[in-house]
Order: sequence, then structure tokens, then C-alpha cells
Amino acid sequence: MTELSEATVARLPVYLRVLSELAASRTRVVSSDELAALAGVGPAQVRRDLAPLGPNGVRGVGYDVDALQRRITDVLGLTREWPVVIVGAGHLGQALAGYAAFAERGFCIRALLDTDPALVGTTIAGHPVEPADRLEEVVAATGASIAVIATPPAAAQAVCDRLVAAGVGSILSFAPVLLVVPPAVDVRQVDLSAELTVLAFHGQRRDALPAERVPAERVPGGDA
Amino acid sequence: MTELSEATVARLPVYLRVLSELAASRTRVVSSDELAALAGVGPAQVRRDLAPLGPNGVRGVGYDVDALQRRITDVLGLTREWPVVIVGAGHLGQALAGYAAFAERGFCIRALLDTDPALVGTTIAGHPVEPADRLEEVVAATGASIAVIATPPAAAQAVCDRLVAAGVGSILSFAPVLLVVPPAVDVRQVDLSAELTVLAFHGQRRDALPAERVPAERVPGGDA
DNA sequence: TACTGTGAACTAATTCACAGCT
DNA sequence: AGCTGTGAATTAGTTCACAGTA
Repeated sequence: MTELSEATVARLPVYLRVLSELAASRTRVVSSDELAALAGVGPAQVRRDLAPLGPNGVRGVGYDVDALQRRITDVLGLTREWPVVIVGAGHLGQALAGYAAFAERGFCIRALLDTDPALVGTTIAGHPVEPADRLEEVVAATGASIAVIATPPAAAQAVCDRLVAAGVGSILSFAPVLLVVPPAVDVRQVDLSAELTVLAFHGQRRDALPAERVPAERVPGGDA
Repeated sequence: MTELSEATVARLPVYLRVLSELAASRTRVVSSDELAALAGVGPAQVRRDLAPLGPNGVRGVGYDVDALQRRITDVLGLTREWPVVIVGAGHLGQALAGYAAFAERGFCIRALLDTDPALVGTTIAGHPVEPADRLEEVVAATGASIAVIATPPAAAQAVCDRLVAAGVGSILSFAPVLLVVPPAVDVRQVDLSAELTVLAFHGQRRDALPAERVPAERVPGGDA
């Protein structure tokens, strides 16, 4: 395995999902054309992405669904379980705590933290909400190296600092603020307002050109 | 305005947020260096992104905060209100329905739909949950051109088809499935499992190199 | 002096097109 | 015949470095 581009890494989870579906429907072999169609990318893209993972395909035949599924699972680090701590038990934190797709991939929610006394002590999706004071001990006790920040923006940086100090190396943040972290820490941000804003931008353009040529838009899947 | 790259469009909402913060703190002028630091990108990137929006800066001085804020708001299409319909009133749909940051940007949640009879008729964040049967009439009545899909994956494509048929042109989906849409429809997908998976991939690599060089990781902000 | 705007260089990512294998 | 894997070409995105200007 030479070296995977960031763009490839972002697509591997998509291929993995498609392969699970294929495996569930007893499909044994899949071609780059088929896989591409199911994943919403081009066939050349699929081959480029998969080639560096080792020889996975058979020329003239295609890819073995099970073998490829195992290979990607392995490359992505999904052979182990990843304990996850969620900070912020508001609506979003609650939604994430109950999100079934996480567990299927080996992401086990191990704790839900919040500062709100009205929430602390309650149980959400089977997880007792702990007081945020205990962040450090909860991280230590669960061994979590991944944390999700679902707090109000104003609290995010402080929470982030404490998570990093407690040893968390990977953070998924839903707070629309820049998180400053040491270089070894990996932060991904999901900005829901920004997503809608990009849609608004395109929508506005579409409205402006009544029945004209619509700018480059790949289908299926749009420009997700 | 020549033509904005997709990458630039994705960053404009970030600049807009930073500018709002600056405006709130009575800052009148900002340089590309400062804006870059606050947005977590490079200064050259900021200038490249802003230059095509017209002459916004003054050489030797910087950018006028208010004027730039207005300009970006205008370019992104945020001068009008965007009615939004959310399909799926589970935890995630509820979280989105109550998400304050949407309203601040002019995204007004106008309806929440669900098939679950236990949810229909209840009120969430001030929005009555409507039966999903009424999708078409709700889209028509609200004039929504943006919709959010927060349903289980199995229902997403059918919902998507109905939304498109009802005239929705922009869709934000949280369902981890490929949505097939006509070319004129814009789809953005947020795949939460995939986000965690990318973190797991990097985390695994970090663990593998105990005290070694960590691969390219920009700070602040990590590789969000 | 201190900043923006931009040509030019560079790097990353995608797509083409075909050689090579089964 | 039908597929993968990959060099080569292309396109998109970023960064540099500096000319231009208030």
C-alpha cells in the first residue's frame, strides 16, 4: 500500500457500505463499473482508489466482494472497536448517542457528558448522562481516543482543550468555531449551516437561469 | 465575479461567520492575515477566495468588515429567507428542527414530516409534526426549495423522489445511501459514520507510529 | 509602510486510454 | 472477451512571490 490520498480515504467508507449491501444480497463479485455506479463515482476513480490497497481485483473478472470488504475494513482500522465519548447531550448529542450506524462500524458510545444539571443523571439511548466535570476521568476510564463535540460553540474550545489534555487524539466537532489543537490531533468539523448555505448558493444560481444550462452537476448523487 | 470554485464556495460560509464575530466586536477592518488565522486557512487562500467577488479590499489597509460581510451574504444568496422542510422527525430531525444557527442564516424550518403516528401531531421546537403523506402539499404550501432528509436509509430514495417531483431543487441528506436525482437537483450528503471512520483511519496510523513523525496535519483546525 | 490582487509555480485529484492478465 | 491496474494527460486547488496602490 503506497500511500492513500485524503480524497481516497474519504471514499473508502462509501465503498465499504456498498460492499456490505452486496454481501448481504449474496453477490460474490463486483466490477469497478458496478461498484462505481452504486457508490456514485466514476469507474476509473474506483480502480485508482482500490489499486493502492494491494492486488484486490482479478483482471477480466472483478473484485471479490468479501475479500475487498475485509481489506477495506482492515485498512480503515475498523477491525477493532473504537470507544467514543460524546460531549454535549442536547438534541444533537442525543441523536448521535442513539445513532445505530455508529455501532455497526465498531464505534461504541461509551459516555455522554453535559453540564446541564437537568440532563445529568438521566439516561439517553441506554447511556447515563455524566457531569462534564468528570470529562478527564471518563476519557481515562473508557480509553476513548475519539470524541464528539456537540456543545454550544462558546464551550467548544474549552472542551476541546480538556479532551486533548486527557489524551483524545481525534475529534469530530459540530460546533461552528475554529478549534485550535496541537498538530498531532486530528479534527474534523461538520458545519450544518455551511452545508445549507452551499445549497442556497447553488439554488440561487439555478433560480437565476430560468430554463438554461445548469452548471456542472454530476448525477447520480449530485455534488455531495 | 468571474466564477467561484466549489472549494471557495465551501469556505465563504466560514468567512461569513468570522466576519459576524468581528462585526459583533466592533472591528471595522480586517486583513487577510487576520481573517485567515480566524478561519483556519492561509492568507493567500483568503485573498484568492475573496478577489473574484469584486474589489473588496483596500491595499495597505485590509477589508472592511461590514462591506465584506454584505458582499458574501449577497453572493451566497443569503439576502432572502430560505424555507426548509425536514423529512424525518427522529432524534436527528428533532435536533435539526431546533438548531438555532439555521434561523440566523435565514434558513427557516417550515415543516417537519414523519410517518410515525406516535410523532405526528406532536410539536417539536415549535413545529407540529405533519404526516409524511402530506409531503407534496407541504412543499407546495411552504414554497420550500430546500429539504433535509433525516429518515432511515431505506426510506431516503422514495422521499427524495417525492421531494424532487414536488419541486425541491436542493437536498441535504443524512441517510448513508446514494440518492439518484435528475441533473438539475443538488444533493449534499453528510455521512456521520464516514466522518468517524476517517478519524479512525488517522487514529490507527497515529497509534502505529508511536513517537514518530505524524503525517501532514494542518493546525489550527486539523484537516476538517 | 502595509496591505491587496494576481501571474506563475506547484501540488492534489480526476479522467483518459490502453497494456496486461485470466 | 472482459476486466484490472497504471502511465500519461487533464483539471482543480493551493501556495508563492511580487507588482501595484493607498
